Amino acid sequence: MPVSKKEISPCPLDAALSIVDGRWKGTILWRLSQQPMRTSELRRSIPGITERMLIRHLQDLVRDGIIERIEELATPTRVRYQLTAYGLTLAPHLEALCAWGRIHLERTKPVNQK
Amino acid sequence: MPVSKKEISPCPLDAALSIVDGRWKGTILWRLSQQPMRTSELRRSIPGITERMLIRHLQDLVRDGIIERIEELATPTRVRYQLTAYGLTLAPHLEALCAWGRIHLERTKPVNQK
DNA sequence: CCGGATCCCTTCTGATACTG
DNA sequence: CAGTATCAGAAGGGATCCGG
Repeated sequence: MPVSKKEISPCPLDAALSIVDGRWKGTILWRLSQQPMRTSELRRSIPGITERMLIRHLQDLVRDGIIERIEELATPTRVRYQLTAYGLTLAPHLEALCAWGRIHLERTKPVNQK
Repeated sequence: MPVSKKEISPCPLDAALSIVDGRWKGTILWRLSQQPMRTSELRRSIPGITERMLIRHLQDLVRDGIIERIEELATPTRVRYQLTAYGLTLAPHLEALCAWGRIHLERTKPVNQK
């Protein structure tokens, strides 16, 4: 039987990484860690993402307990997504990685284009 | 043109995550952050990994400057992999994520099996 | 506005055999 | 032991149309 998908590894690092595994999850969490946002706001703030992937990733994160879906009663359905208390325990680590990533981008981009 | 692969996102978090993107990279870095290891040692210490993926991921990490390949002169080729100085700047963050992952595993496993 | 359902192509991975 | 080459299957992701 193949190791289908992101099966739980004995390595806790993989367990953590599996949470943010997905083309846009990093960006989504980045946004949501700054402030709660509505679905359409998220979509607009992430150029290039398709509706399909946005929803899919949001559902994954909800399932994993990192974010929660708040349905505001209104004429056209309005939904807000925000970090859960649990998600807030993860956020600082992502923020640290984010800071490292900034340095990494500096380090790799100097090959300057244009 | 599709957003092929892990194209650099404006989001630095994604930039960092792209480094550890790959089925076994988390585990590999986990091992190597504990101690330098030879290729065959790594393979043996990671059940389920294929030679192909091990080499592939190692090469990715070398290319990204996270680990380095040290060739020890010997009869049968002996190679050792270890974190670079740059890789050491990333390690602490991965370790933090790892700690979080441990908690996460505790949180999700209680569904107990067996 | 929010989300589901298809179709399809690309990439990732696993299995295996082979070279130095 | 370290690494390459090829093949095939599985998963991820994009485009698009449909419905509440």
